[in-house]
Amino acid sequence: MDKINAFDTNCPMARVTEFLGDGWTLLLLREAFIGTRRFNDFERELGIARNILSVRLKKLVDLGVFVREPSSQDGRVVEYRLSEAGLALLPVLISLSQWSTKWLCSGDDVVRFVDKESGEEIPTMRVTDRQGRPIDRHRIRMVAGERADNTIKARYARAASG
Amino acid sequence: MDKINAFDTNCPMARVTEFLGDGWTLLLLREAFIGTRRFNDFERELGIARNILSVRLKKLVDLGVFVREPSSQDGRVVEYRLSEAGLALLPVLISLSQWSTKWLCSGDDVVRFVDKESGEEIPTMRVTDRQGRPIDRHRIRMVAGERADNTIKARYARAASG
DNA sequence: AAAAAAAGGTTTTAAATTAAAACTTATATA
DNA sequence: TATATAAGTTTTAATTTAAAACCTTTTTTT
Repeated sequence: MDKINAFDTNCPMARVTEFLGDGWTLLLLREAFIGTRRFNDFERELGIARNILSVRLKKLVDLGVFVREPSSQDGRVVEYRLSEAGLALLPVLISLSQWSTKWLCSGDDVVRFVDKESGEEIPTMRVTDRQGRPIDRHRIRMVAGERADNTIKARYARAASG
Repeated sequence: MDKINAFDTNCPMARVTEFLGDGWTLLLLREAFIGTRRFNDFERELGIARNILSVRLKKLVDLGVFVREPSSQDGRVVEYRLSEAGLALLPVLISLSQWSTKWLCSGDDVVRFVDKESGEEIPTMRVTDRQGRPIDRHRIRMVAGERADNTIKARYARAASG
């Protein structure tokens, strides 16, 4: 995989692909949200090879998504827990899960996100304006920001015209 | 990758990993949202190998995310465009991009989503209740749904107790 | 105190996936 | 008719992942 293209440098989607673009990271995140903390538990619950798990956890710690904490109770135990950044992925996990339920799992009620207090299910994630009003898909456009480098700007200019 | 675990069967996150769990699909989706339609354009913009691109596009079409449409103008041309399911991924793309911008790209304003009509930037995606009020992270819980199979239900029971 | 078990890894080898480049087929243009 | 363009496929090499066994440290059991 040798992404020659413009976006490598600082496109957030390219960065996130580097992060999520493998067959395990999303499942590790799911496990972490459920409450899994330990190496052997991740292995057992997912059936991931130990060497791969080792590399993935290192990467997630490096990226700041997980925090690695040796237990103070038991010197053998190490805990991997979600950092602030990791917890901030919840909207991503929920929108992904909702999308997948609808479009890949024919709407089957398999996993649900609920508000602990009210017991109500979290409604479908929607794109809204600042007042919280839903915005139609077709009204949304991706544009280059100020800190985009010239290749990215050129890329969007090309896309907008073409 | 041989996921022995419970979730293989019908967990939406496992299904979505099968879908997004590679180094190109997310970038293909980004390109499609920008407006890229053709085989050679995907190749050129991303630098993806043609054989891999071929396999990925087939998969995306099979999953119903892209639609493959031979051009009626020019018999050589084929267009790949986002289906309804594909367009429905916008909340996922936006929340991912916002997360990545904040946590992987130190907040740099590189890519922005805007409302074409008002010109305003789309605000940060949040998890809300039915009235549109933001819900705190810690109030959210993942639970097994009715259509979860027994292994998944057991998994959540274990997680809830442990 | 010694032996066994538990936890978190690493190492090694085989299998599968991805990359790069050249090749093929069909249609369109000069 | 000859050349160019578009969308793929094929082939071979390089990289990544999987599976199983092994290692090291710390705790528990006898």
